[in-house]
Amino acid sequence: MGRLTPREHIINTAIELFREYGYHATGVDRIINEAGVSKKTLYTHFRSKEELLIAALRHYDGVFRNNFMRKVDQLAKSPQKKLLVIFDVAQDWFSQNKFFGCMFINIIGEYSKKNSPIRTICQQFKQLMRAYFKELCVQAGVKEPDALADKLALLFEGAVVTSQVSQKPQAAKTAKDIARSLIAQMPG
Amino acid sequence: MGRLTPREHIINTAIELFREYGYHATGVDRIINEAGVSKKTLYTHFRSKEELLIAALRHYDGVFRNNFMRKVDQLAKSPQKKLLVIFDVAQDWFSQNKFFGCMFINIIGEYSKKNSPIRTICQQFKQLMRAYFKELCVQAGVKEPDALADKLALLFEGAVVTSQVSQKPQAAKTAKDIARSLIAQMPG
DNA sequence: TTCCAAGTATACAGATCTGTTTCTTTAATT
DNA sequence: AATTAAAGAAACAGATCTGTATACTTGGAA
Repeated sequence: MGRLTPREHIINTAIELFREYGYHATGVDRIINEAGVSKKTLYTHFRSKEELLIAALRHYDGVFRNNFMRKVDQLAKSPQKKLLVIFDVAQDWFSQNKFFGCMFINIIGEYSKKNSPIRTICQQFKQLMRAYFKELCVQAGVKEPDALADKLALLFEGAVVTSQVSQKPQAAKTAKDIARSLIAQMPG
Repeated sequence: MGRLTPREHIINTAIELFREYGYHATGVDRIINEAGVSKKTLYTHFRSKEELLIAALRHYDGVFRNNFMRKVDQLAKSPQKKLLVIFDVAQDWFSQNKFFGCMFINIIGEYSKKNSPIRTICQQFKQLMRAYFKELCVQAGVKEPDALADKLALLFEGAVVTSQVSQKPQAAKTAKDIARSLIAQMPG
């Protein structure tokens, strides 16, 4: 793979800033300064700041989930173990010095408007994470994969937010303990 | 109780707007228009917009927790039942037409700076909710109240965020199911 | 070498933001 | 009724925001 295109470079910088400071508090001037790019370049690649946000969210959606699934695969081989390992991967994430919670949750907190494309992207991200959890459930032979996927997704959200607010990555462990209880208690 | 003081009135308006649109997207002009108050009045009662946010967070903290605890008391008499009823109260909250998630979570998403007073207030709110859950655990005679309080608090966060993003209040029911499992599985 | 596309640098427009100031009006108290 | 504290109205200052326009530079391909 060669160098990043200007478009990708701007998107990466925007992701970094939006994650740390949010959307409204991050000015276009700061993005172009941090990216080392002229304002004209930004506006030839993106019609507006909001479209840059949309592109950033879409890109981050793919990057995050790919990374996440890859790490899960590295840490666990059997589907059964993967169901719990997702919380170990989460804990690694929470432990990064630049952890600011889930970008999609933070952005949706700034965009309450019901039918905005931004909301939709954030919702889709969560749906795709849940779909991934369900797939793991199916592969693990869980009787009611939808029910467990809902619970795992909720535990995951709870761990993210708890860790973000309390600044304690071990919230992931709490979620993992709960998940273990649920799985142990399952019929079959 | 008489009329609201201007200060209280401004705070209430600010809470309403900050909850729906967040902090940075809400201008001072909008706050004074919505409150029907002059700009001078706002700035005689609050040194800055940020200090208004702090006052709003502090006020909402008390109002929210009082309301929450009162509703729990209304819906359940025994401490054991209260441990599950918290999720029924949560579901009522999620079902309001003007539900925009937890204000403290949303605001913290806009204020990543580690030692800001705003972060502290949001953290304290979460700590106080957890302390309330622990108190319920103690009253219910739970063996390890701290452990269960951590789990209930995490489930609560997960329900809030899941409901906010998916727009489905029934996330509260998912959290309640998990809590029921945990309690049923407890020793003693 | 010439040409052209793409980027940089920078100034600018117009809107909006926070916060101040001035002047007027209202309402309660003495 | 006279006084005074507080609020309203509105202009203003200065900064910052998004987005555009202009002029200059550079690097690669014909």
